[in-house]
Amino acid sequence: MRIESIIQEAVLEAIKALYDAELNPLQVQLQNTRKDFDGDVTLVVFPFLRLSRKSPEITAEEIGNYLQEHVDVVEAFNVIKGFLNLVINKDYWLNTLSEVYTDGKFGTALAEENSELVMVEYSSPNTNKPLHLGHIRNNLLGYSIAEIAKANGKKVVKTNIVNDRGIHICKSMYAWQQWGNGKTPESSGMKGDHLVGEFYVEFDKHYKAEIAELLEKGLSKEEAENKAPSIVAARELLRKWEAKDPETVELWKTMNSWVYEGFDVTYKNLGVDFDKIYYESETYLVGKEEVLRGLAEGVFYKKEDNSVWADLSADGLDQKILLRSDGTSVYMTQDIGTAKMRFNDYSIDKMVYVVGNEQNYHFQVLAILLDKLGFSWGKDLYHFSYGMVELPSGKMKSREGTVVDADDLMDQMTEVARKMSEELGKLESLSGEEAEKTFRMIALGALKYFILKVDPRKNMMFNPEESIDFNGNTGPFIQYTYARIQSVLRKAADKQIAIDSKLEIETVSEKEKELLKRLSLYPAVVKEAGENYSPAVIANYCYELVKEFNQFYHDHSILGVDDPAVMNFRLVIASAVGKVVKSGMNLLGIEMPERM
RNA sequence: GCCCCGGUAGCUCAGUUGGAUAGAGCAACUGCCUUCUAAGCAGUAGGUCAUGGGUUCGAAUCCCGUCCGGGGUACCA
Repeated sequence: MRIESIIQEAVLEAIKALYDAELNPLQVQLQNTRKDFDGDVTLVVFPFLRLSRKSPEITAEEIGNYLQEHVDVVEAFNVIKGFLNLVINKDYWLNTLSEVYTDGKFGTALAEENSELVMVEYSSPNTNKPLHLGHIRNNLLGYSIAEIAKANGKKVVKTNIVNDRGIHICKSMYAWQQWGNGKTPESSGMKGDHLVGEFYVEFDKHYKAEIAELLEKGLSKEEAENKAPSIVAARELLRKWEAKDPETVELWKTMNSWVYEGFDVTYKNLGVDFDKIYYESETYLVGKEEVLRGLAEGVFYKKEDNSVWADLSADGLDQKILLRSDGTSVYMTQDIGTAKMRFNDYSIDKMVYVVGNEQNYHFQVLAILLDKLGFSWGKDLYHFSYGMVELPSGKMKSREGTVVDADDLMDQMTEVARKMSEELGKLESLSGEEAEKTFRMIALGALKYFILKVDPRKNMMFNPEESIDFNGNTGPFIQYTYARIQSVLRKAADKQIAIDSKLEIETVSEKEKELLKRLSLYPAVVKEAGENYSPAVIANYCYELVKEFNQFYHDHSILGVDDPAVMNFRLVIASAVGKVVKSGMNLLGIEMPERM
């Protein structure tokens, strides 16, 4: 049982016994005792003054006496102003450590038959260009919150909605037809998604030139944008596609297949995966049907130009378009269709959409629309809204090529990891293949940790130069400490030193107790991360834990201790720290190397 | 205009349901490799928590105003 729960219960008892009052458990405010005071857990007594009608000091004294007398684990206490510092006895901390060491799944739960089913949608790429840094944040967050949900005992389905149709892909198709000369991934040696992305940029270049030309001829900006030959041709392709023109559909299939091959490589390198993939080309018609049903049922209305709308003014929002005047579907239409298909396929209890915060309004509307269409789960959808990734040079614009490409970034970071390792003379004992794997692990650890350690809701700054940092509060620092722990454990095994979970030790130093306290916090951290959908909570916890261990590690020798009980105790700490950190980093999708 | 989010050290970020003297890392400066991995450790310096008010025993945290930044805002996704 966690110390907070024990004390909380006891305080409720104490208040009843001393002041004959019933208390809401939430009024019991406990916190870690500050390092400069004696004690482990601190109770704030200010809220009780009304009940005791005594000074803070006397109230704290009375409660302290009661707790010391009635609670086994409370060994002593002291009072400073309105703060009651409780000293918890050694046995409690040793028992906790044993538990961490023995319990292979400490802090994480397994899904059971009746567990809640959570579906997490993330990634959701367009098929006209490769993945970039913004997608990386999305993918890492999506993967991580899915893993965290699992660790909290939820059943999880990871899903991806691929936006495989629409004007954007037609632009790439048109450019390929015009200027591609039959180029393929095989003939060019390019990754499929990069090749298609190149044509998307190519399209935009021509399109812009055409607009400029038309503007010179005296057309208005709007006219020019609508009458440029390229865009007209792309629209024609979209029309043909919707009319199922065989040649167009064939080209669409071919180019999309190139992109998927490329995406598969990127996903694999990034270490993310999906249980079920939906394609917009298969869901948008379902969405259209639903909108028409809503129209027939009078939930939506039609304007004179035949466009279909929802009136959300009763919900404090505006009018929202659902079908264009030409009958084609918009973004919202397909999301309605996808949602319907998903809830038909799975018995979903909670739907989580990992999508950037520029779409907050979209998901607010989607929830209301689904509700209006009679889907009971509509109101409960959760939009996991994360902030944008900014660069020192400003914003990323895919059309202008000012993006940080996902594949390039991973490769570059691997290069830096390799160079750094060589300079430091690390990993020389490993084979080329093993070393290569480790470089990749370190590079991705750095990238993932850098992105996941910040609060997902906030915009974050990504400086490519500074982010490739392997010192300080970084993934590699945590991996490094882990590798050293494994090294110590290997050496212990070599020396035939057995590790015993039974701890018989006279005294526990302050530093060691700090570590034990922090270890015992892990289950609460996993829970908090799950409730707040925040991988950052786990990242920062792991850093603190590892940092504290490092300090301990420098001040104390583990293997060079004469007293076997002390050596065993330290080995158990090292092993427990290793386990917890590995578990935590796993929830972030970060692998831990055995040596580095 | 209206709506949403943010502002903490030079930079990047933490900061527990309001609690004691606001914390890390980077960058700068100083020490420490005959001792389990120096991708490390110890130390110095760096703050009007954007700003003005309010709530109370107590505010970076809650409420209101102002300034600055980002996003959204009816036929892009």
